[in-house]
Amino acid sequence: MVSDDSNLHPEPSGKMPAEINGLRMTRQRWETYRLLMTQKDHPTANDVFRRIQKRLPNISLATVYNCLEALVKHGIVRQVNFDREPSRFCPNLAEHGHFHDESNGSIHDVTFKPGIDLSEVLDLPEGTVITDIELTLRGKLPTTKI
Amino acid sequence: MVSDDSNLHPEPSGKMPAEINGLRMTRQRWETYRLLMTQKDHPTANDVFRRIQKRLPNISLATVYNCLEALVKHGIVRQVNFDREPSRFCPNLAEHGHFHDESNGSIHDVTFKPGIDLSEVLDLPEGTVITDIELTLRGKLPTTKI
DNA sequence: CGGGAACCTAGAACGATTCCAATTCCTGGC
DNA sequence: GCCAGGAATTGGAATCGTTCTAGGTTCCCG
Repeated sequence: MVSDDSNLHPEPSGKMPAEINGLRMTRQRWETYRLLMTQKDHPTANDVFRRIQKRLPNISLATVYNCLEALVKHGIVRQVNFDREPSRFCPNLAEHGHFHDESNGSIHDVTFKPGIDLSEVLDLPEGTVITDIELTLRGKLPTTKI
Repeated sequence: MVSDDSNLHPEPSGKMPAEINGLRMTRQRWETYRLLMTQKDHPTANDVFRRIQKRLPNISLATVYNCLEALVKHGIVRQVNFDREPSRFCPNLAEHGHFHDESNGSIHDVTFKPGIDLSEVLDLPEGTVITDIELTLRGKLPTTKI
């Protein structure tokens, strides 16, 4: 039996599934998804647009925005914002933050130490419902990985 | 002797100081600062612009942006971004996050429980330098405070 | 196979922010 | 106090990521 997880993250090199997570797949959505799964460097919509043209020369920027929005809305990818910079997109759905290395502009996922529940270290009134957490760090990694 | 703190946060109802935190005060900067200190509801640049016109009818939006940028650059106020919404400004310099109440659009400061150091719960390589942390929550507060 | 809905596309529109050139304001030295 | 030079302010134009719109295409289901 196919697990929910394999439904959510089908092999991006395989055949296009009829849908992912309730979102009907189209050629454009599938290529957008594939690209994000393959190139996890947090590309912007424009990055996606430029890169995807190798496979879909006629795709429009508006479609890339539409596809990204659809994928985000269905919880297939995440949209990440740094200040007022262009939004970036990330296929890592696990709870994590983002570290912006100022020495080279690269972005890295940051996870919490095991056993840490972020909502437990915050001073919030009892009964608060958290639907989304966004954590952004800025600084320098020790020796910039090559 | 005047402490650094009183220099950093002069009484917004008092006389305009020559400078704050190394930033030379001007009428426009002072009124911008006063407004943020008085109305801590995280206004946008446009909010500041509209509200400040009661005191400075001839101020321009560009000046508001300039003043806010100067105040931010000198560490006098903080700039806070939610997704791609207009930037908001906040005079609370203590380490804190922001909770965006989706039921009414209001924004509340969120502090960490005492003794918690956020950088200690994160899984970062040894030697990482963190220059800035931004934490944004979204959800609903239990009973919306009146 | 036909009709309606969902999608895609290109280009116009939008909105927050920044840039620009011209004017005004300060400040320090006389 | 007065003047020159630099800093700030101003209004409007420009920028740029994103969204909207209108028309054409594709897909699905009967």
